[in-house]
Amino acid sequence: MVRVRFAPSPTGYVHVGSLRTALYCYLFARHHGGVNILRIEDTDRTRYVEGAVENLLRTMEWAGITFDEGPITGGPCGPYVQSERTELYREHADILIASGHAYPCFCTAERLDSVRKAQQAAGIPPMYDRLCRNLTKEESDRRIASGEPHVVRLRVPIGELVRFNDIIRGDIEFDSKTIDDQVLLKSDGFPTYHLANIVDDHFMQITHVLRAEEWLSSTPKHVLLYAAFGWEPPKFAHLPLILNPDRSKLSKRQGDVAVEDFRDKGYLPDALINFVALLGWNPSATEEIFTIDELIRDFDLARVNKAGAIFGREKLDWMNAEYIRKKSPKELLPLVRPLAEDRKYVASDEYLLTVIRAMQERVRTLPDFVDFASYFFVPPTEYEEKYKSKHWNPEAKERLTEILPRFEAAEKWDHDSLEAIVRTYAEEKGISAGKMIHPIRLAVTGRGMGPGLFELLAVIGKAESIRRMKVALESLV
RNA sequence: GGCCCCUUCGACUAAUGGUUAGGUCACCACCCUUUCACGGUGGCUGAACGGGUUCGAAUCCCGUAGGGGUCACCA
Repeated sequence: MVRVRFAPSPTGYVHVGSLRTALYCYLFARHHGGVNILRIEDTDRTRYVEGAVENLLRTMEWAGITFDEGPITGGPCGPYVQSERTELYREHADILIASGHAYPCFCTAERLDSVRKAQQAAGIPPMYDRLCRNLTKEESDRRIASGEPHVVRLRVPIGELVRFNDIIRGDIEFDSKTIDDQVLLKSDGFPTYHLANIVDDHFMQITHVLRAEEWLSSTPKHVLLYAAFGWEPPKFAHLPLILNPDRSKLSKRQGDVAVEDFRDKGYLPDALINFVALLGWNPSATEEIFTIDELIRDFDLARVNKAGAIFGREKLDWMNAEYIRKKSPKELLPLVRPLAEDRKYVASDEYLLTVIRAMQERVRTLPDFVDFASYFFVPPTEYEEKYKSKHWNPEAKERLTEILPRFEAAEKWDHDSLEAIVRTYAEEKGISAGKMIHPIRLAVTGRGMGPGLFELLAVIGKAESIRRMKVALESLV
C-alpha cells in the first residue's frame, strides 16, 4: 500500500513549488490507490506564523488537493502536527544516545559561530568540529543534570560510503566525511526537521518520500538515521526545482511565488494545477490540457524530469485563458461578480452574464472581464490614442452626426437592427461599413478592443449609447 | 570553496541506438474579420563542447565547460 505525505511547515503563504510537491503526492497516491497524508512540520517556533495552517488548508482546498489523513481528517497515525509529538522525538533522541548513534553537545551558539568563521577563513568546509563527540558519559550526564543547555547531535560514522537510490536520479553516494554531525534535538527540546521527519515517516508508515531536490544533500543524514534506528527507509524521489527565469530557485524577489497570489490575480485552480503538473513531468502526449482525472491516470514518477523547470508565465496565461473559455458563463459568474463589486460596478446577474459571454474569448485572467470591459459598466473616461488618431477625424464626426438621428429614431435596439442602420447608411454614402463602425466604437467604448460593435451597443442600450456618442462629438477633437 | 545534482528550440517538453529531432507557449506571416480575441494555415529557432563505443549516438561511456542545490539549534 502506497503511503505518501505532504509535509509543509506553516511559515505563511504556500509556494508554487510546494503546490507542485503536494500535487505530485496527491497524483501518486491516487494513481496507486494509496493514502495521501498531510503533516504539519511546525518544529521551528521562531518561524511560526499565525493563521498559516488555516491558509494552507484553504489553499489546498482551492487547488482541489485532498488528504486521507491529516490534522483535520485525523487518522490512525496521529497527531499529524509535529508540535504535538515532541515527546516521541525526545524518546527517540534518547534511544540514539543510548545506542551510541547520537551524543549531547554543549557548545554555545557563539562558539559554533566562531568555529565556522575560522573554517571559512581557512577555506575549509564549515562543519561542527565535534568537540563534544567524545565526552564521557559521566561528564555529559553531570552537565545535563546541572541544567546546562545542550543539543543532541547525530554521531556520523567515519570512513563510510552512504548510498541510497532515488527513483528519479538513480544511485547516489556520499562520503561520510562530508556529512556534518547534524543537530537532531535543539536546546529548546524541539526536534530539527531531520529527526522529526524520520521518526514521523517511520511511524506513519510512509512508503515514498516525494520532496524537492533541495533535500537531496541532506538525504544521507536521513539514511544514516534510518540505519541507526534499524528501520527500513522509504523510497525517495527528489523532484526537480521550479526556477526563476534566471534559473535560480523560484523566489519571491523575482515575482509571484505564492499560490494565493495567483488565485488573487484571477487564475483558475484547474489551470494552475494543469500548468504546474507539467513543470517537470509530462505524460508524453501531444496535448497540453489535462483534467485532474487524466493526470491521476497517467502520473508516473519514472517520467519525472531531472532538470529544473522555469516557471513561464506566458504559457500559464494561455492555459488560464483556455480554462476560462471552457467554463460556462454561469460558472464564471460567481467568480466575476466580486471583481465587479470591487470596482463599484452595479449590474444584475443577467447583465453580468451577458458581459461574460461577450468577453469570454478575449480574457486571460478573471479581472480582465471587468477591466477590459469597463465600458459595459461606466462611460469611457479616456480614448485610446492610437485608435483615435486612426479613426477619428472631421469626416468621421460629420458622418456620426448625420447617422445619430437614425439611431434616435430606431424602434428596436438589437444587433440586427443596429447593423441594418449602419450598413444601410454606409451603402448610401458609398463607403465601407468600417468607416462608421470604428468611430462609433471609439465614441462608445474609448477602445479599439472588444466584442462586435452591434452586440456591444445592444448590451449598453439605446439611451446610454446615444448619450456617449453625443459626448464624444462635443468633447473629442 | 567542499559535496551533490543537472544540461534537446527563447520557455515547457517528446523520443528509451536507426525520425527530414516531434508537440505546446511565445514570436512572425497569411486566412477569417468592423477592432481585439477565437479559429485555421504556414514559418522561425534547438542536441553546451571534446573525445570515445557502435555499421549507426540526442540517446551508452569518459573528460571539459556551464548552470543549480546544499553546507543553521530553518524547513
